[in-house]
Amino acid sequence: MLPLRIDSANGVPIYLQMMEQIRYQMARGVLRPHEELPSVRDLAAQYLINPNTVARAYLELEREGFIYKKRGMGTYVAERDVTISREEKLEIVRELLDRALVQGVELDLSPEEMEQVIRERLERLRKDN
Amino acid sequence: MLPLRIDSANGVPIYLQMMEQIRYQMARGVLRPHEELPSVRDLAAQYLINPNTVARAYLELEREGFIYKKRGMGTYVAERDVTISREEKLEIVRELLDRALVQGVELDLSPEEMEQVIRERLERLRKDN
DNA sequence: ATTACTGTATCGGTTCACCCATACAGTAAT
DNA sequence: ATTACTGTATGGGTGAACCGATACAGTAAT
Repeated sequence: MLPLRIDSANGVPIYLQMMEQIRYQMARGVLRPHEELPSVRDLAAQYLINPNTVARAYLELEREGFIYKKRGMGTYVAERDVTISREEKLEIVRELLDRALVQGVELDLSPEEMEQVIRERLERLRKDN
Repeated sequence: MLPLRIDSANGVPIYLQMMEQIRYQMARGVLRPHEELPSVRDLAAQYLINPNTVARAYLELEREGFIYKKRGMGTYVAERDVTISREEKLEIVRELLDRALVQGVELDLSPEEMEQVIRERLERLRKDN
């Protein structure tokens, strides 16, 4: 039944909301490899949106390697991230991390403050798991 | 003479390019508090863009508290960031930081790897200063 | 008041993102 | 072949971001 929270009046594009939540479900193991996803029409009808919008979410997810499609058959969850190498993952995180750190420097925060904030957030992250 | 590198065919909005570089000059102390900035027309003529585009950059910078304007007189560099409180700064960094950390979790990186990457980037940051 | 400089307001054009309605095309069971 | 489901392609509408041409408005020296 794939539960999604779609808010059309949110400013955040619908297809991005779908992508994020589907990726999340996959990360949590709710969606498992080779499992079939709802058809574009089913999802569209369920959430009162256009089939093309669902198709777009699926298209992007396919490009990112998260799902694969069989034309005329359906859409399926891909194997776990085989497409993204460890180094690529690290690169993604590095980039986001640098943005935060550079921002901190530009805001004139001291290295000690930065480190404290980092610890604080890491701690919070551990508690969530 | 305020040297800027403006690339109109860059995809990045001109006014954002200007804002970023002006903020940078201020952070580096090249532009000092209460110093007068070039008029919107001067900058526009110099970089072959529309005065309104410069005005927009100035407007946004004013809203952010980086500069102030005297109508009919000119535009000036504001005092250093008195408008942004320490807590607000921390909040900005926290948000960016969380984005990086959450991304790391979704990419299935272990806490140890995350911490290692963080140390690596912090180290690199120190060397730059 | 005039002049010559400031920033500002208004309107229009272009481009793009997002979304939809609708029609096209592939697959498989009947 | 028909039916009933898949995903896909095409064209259009809406709104927003961006930028420019042009005219308006404030300031200060002449």
